[in-house]
Amino acid sequence: MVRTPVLNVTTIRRLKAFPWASDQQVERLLGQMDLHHIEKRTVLFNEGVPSDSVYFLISGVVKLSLRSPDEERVLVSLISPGELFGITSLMPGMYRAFRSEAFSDCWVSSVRPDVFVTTLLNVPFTDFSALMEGTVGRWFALLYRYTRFQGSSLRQKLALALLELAQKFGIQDARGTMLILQLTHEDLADLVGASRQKVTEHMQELARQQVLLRDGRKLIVHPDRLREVAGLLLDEK
Amino acid sequence: MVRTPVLNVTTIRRLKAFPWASDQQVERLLGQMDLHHIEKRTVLFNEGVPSDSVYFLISGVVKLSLRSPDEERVLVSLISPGELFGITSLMPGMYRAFRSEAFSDCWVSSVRPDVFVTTLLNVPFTDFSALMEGTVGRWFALLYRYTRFQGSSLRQKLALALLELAQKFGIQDARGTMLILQLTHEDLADLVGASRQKVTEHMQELARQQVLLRDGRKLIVHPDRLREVAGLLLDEK
DNA sequence: GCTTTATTGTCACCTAAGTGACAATAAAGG
DNA sequence: CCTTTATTGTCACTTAGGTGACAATAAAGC
Repeated sequence: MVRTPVLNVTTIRRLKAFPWASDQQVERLLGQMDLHHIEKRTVLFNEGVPSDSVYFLISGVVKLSLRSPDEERVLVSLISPGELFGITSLMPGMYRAFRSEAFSDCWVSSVRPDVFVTTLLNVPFTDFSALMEGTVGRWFALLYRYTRFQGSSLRQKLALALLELAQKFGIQDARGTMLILQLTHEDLADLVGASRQKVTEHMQELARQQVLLRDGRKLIVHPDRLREVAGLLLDEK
Repeated sequence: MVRTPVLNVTTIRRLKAFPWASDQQVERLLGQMDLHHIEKRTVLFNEGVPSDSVYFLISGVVKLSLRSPDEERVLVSLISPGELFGITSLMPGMYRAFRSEAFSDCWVSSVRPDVFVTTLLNVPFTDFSALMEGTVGRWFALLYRYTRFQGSSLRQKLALALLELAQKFGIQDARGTMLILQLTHEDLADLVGASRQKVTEHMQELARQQVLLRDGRKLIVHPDRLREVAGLLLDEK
């Protein structure tokens, strides 16, 4: 038999969660949170689905993971009691980047992100989430790239890095997306954590396979083909 | 001769920055921002120094980087015009995690984080930054670990991962910090992106060198020695 | 235009880590 | 307590990528 935990201000304080919030705010938040018991190995959400709630872990351990190009699972993080997770829902229109599943039997509570923000910060959710996107959105994009680096070959890492660069520094060109940036192979090597020589070899290979081409020292890339090389699903990102 | 760019609402709109903010808010923010011209290769801030301003890139490219254990530089990200950076300053008491330097000649504007937040969101800075820490703080910790993985050996990655676990799941023990978590070598392998076999070998090696020890299936680690193995400076993290 | 310096290309060789295969333990389930 | 299943330990072999060394270009400075 499982005993339902008590979820009150004292519990929250003991877990050292929301230390800045007043008892009143915590009370109000608790009134809007529901409680679930999740058995070991149960999936809470999968990568790719819309982000519509914030989760709070009361007890147990939750695992965040990701499917790598070669079908392995990358373990991104283990969540401990008192932590919030599933916070992509604080940014507008985001999809879950990781799968979350119970690593052990857990008690989890969830709230709607707008309720969470308005209760704790007293600010319209749309304003808050727009600000989040403009500020920490980049951290998230970086985390996305780095987690996807795990278990990827140099070729795939290069494709991922070039995709990110194309999004930021790309302008449309008759031949593809041109990067308005003078990047040396050394820069690329530093970006993907590889040696300059191997980057040269792979860039040549990618050019031979028409994934990209060079115009002087400017790069023109083919985002679709890069996505393919990177092993991303066509709808991803 | 360098021509000083005009920094007004139109410029901000053209750069697609702060799209949610009203003209009025942007005006007010601009009144509080200063403008600097930064020559290529100039360092704006170094990793480890206190985070006390938010930066906004008007033109040029800024590079975020990091020193890896073997003295190489890891290129974390390239910032494009219209982006904010240096946003660790939005969380309380943070230090800069990356060095930022001008990748090309740049025009950069900076603001105090509290001014930034109160102007755009009309909420007390301490509340906002506490909420940030409690929510996206973990993203940042993950980004920290993953960027440090770059250019690290498996041994170093393991040390970094175990350090993070010790912080989250560690309880003090006469013999060190005990992880209250049943982790298999396979889990660790998934966490650091390595094979199970090599993790077994390295864990044995670390145990032999008294960096950690096993009590049944529980791990007891020595954070100081782990930090040393990971190649972190003693004051880091 | 010519010299200097930075970048790219190419190679042979080395090393860390991946892989498969299996034995030795330890934990879990009945 | 015994059987089954999960985890750890070990090893030989393979492989991706690192490394050093140098030639071939291309860009930058004068």
